[in-house]
Amino acid sequence: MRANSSSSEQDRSFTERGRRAQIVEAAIEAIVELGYSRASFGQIAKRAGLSSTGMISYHFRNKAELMQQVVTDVYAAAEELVGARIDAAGTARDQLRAFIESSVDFYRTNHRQLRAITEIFLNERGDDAALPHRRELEGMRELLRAGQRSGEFRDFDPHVMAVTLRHALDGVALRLGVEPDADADRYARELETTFDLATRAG
Amino acid sequence: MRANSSSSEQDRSFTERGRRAQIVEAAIEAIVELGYSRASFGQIAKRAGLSSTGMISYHFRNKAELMQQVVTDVYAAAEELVGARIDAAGTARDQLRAFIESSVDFYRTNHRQLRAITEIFLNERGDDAALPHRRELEGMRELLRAGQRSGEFRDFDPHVMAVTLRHALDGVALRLGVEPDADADRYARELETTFDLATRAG
Amino acid sequence: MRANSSSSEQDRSFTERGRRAQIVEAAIEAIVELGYSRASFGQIAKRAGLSSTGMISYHFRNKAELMQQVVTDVYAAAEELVGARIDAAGTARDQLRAFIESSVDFYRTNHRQLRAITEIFLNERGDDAALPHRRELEGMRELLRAGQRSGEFRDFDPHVMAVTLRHALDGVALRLGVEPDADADRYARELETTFDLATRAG
Amino acid sequence: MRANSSSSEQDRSFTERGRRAQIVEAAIEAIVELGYSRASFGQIAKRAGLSSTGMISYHFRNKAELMQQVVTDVYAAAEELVGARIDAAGTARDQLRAFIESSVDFYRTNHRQLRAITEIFLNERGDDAALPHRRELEGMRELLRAGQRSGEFRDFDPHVMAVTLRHALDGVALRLGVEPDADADRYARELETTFDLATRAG
DNA sequence: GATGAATGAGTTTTCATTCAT
DNA sequence: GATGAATGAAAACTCATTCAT
Repeated sequence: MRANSSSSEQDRSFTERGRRAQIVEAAIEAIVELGYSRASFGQIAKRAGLSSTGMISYHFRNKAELMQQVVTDVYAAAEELVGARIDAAGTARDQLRAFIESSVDFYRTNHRQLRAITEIFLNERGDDAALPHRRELEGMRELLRAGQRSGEFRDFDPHVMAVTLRHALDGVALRLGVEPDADADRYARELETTFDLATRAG
Repeated sequence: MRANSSSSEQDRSFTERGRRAQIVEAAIEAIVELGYSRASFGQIAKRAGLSSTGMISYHFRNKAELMQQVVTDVYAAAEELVGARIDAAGTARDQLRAFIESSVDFYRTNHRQLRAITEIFLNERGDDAALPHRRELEGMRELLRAGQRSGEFRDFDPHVMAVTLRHALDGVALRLGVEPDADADRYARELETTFDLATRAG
Repeated sequence: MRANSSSSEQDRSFTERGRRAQIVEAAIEAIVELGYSRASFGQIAKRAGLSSTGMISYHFRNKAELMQQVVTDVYAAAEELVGARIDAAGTARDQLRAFIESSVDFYRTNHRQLRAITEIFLNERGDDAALPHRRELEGMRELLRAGQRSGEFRDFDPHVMAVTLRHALDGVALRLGVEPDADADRYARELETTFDLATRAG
Repeated sequence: MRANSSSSEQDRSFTERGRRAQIVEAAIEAIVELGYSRASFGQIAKRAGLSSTGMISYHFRNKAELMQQVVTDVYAAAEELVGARIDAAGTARDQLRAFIESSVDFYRTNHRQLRAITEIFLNERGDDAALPHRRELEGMRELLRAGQRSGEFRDFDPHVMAVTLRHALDGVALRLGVEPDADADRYARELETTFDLATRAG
């Protein structure tokens, strides 16, 4: 019998959720240290302090479900922080600034998580994995279009700008992992200025 | 004796280089279609029209060397095109524009190659793989600094801007693979405007 | 202390026997639906409405003991029905007819049970599992020999005839599982005629 | 790269066919000695003198294909012998006799093979595995119907008789495996008499 | 009695690499 | 140069069994 037979998050017990979270964290560690293709159940189990890979299969139906959970968890944490900051901002220009600033804030302590889901996106080809990513791009396009309608932003292509911003931010997260002494604030400030100049009207 | 024992490119015969190029092309196909973690020698051999994986081991010391060759080949082709266009440009501002334009030109027909080396960079952790990437960033920083010294560019952080541009361009390449009808020119134009606005002096 | 430590059937409590019967029934279901090799404790527990395979281990020393119990239970039920019908018959010829008829009667509602023990016999190689099977063959030989002594049956080899009848009946049970609309009476009538013709004296 | 990528039997090289036959033989050994559920690739490799289970996967796409090959090989050998003997017989009665006699002849040296495919039939639930079995039953029904049309056989149900004969013969094969000193001729003679008496017209 | 978590051995399968021909 | 066969390690996943609660 396995614990992963229940499908909904609420159905899971306290300890069960704890174990899953612990395994998700270990998966992130393994991906960041070794790369997706070498992040085997064996490596993940070792980092989770589990004595056998069977324990991972006990908590997750298969490897795809574990990877999906990594993506879900990281997105949930990011949206909680970033969403609140955007909602607190007034104009579209301030919202864009808040989005960049809070994203970099998130990466400051979570660049490993970002690195992990970047690798998962590239390797897990199913549409399920890419869904939150597409939803996020959609949200960014909407924010940019709203600013264009209100006259705050110039007449750029919202899709191209959203893609550009998304990947620029990914780049920051990647850099924060590679450069140990990187100053996150510096990245935030520069990106805010850059995209403010690139988007603002006349 | 095996073909991969010679270390330098010049030492290789014409047919030897042809075979290696053919395998490199097949490796790119496999990575793009299946993802790095599923791009096995078997899949690569199939795409190269070889009936045995032994042939790959004959031409490359090991899998890492093959992946290294993919990176080297793609960078060489890109630099040939992009370098010439930059050299032909006059001011730093024109050089930046030429860099973006020629990069997107390259991606138009080579986004699969870009996708492949992106996946390789993330998975091959050795410093060797990242070397050309670091060299390219260095070149971009230099171009930006030159524009600041000449007064064409405002006083941004060259490193952050280089990283931002690099990943924005990666995003374009990725998008050209994902969106079948994507208009490369549109991406090029928008990016040129965006980074022109973001970098130019007062 | 665990329930399976007591060796004799009498020692077990009422509820204990109920639980064991419930698990035995679930094991039969699992074997019939999935085949012996895929009838895991997990599948059996699911069909028994248990949320943990531990419960099965609690009631049975090991998997072999559970399978043994399946065989024992099915044989006990079959012998109860078939034995009574044979005892009620007079001549050897009538006994043979009664044996076939009551066997098919049993299969009509219990072909799943028969299918299960057929698979268990083939997979559990220990002598214990085959014991009731050997005892039954012995009984059939005795019935046939008695008919030969009384002059009702011709001079065939009782062992071969018993084996033939036994497997012919197994075939009927298997067919009743495979053919949804099979007519058990038809099988019974044909087999009675067939073995009557095959055994009767001149 | 794997040898099993070619689908047709003719495409395979001489040595490839030899290896496959050797593995099929080892699979039969393993199933007969251990039972289907314990006949793992490890056990089969050991009996085939292979140093790793990878070799089996190299020659067969998966376990199901190996088991299918066992069934195919055994049926092909049996049909070659039995088919020739039936064709050589004249009347339906002689054909039935020839069928039984040649089947037992085949079991004399091949009861292990029969035992193996019996277990495979019970465990591999896919229709593919059962196909040759259904084809054989169909042939037997046709033989019996022809005898009824010609007036040689009485008016029994051909389907029930075919099933009975098929399982009676399976029983012989099983017995020849269990009883080391069993006399195959005795089984053949008794079965011929039994089914002759059971089928012949008034 | 019952549950869920844990364990460790065992399963099939994939893979890079080597080597004889 | 090229092929196919072989090897052995490692992969994901399953399972019977044990045990604390």
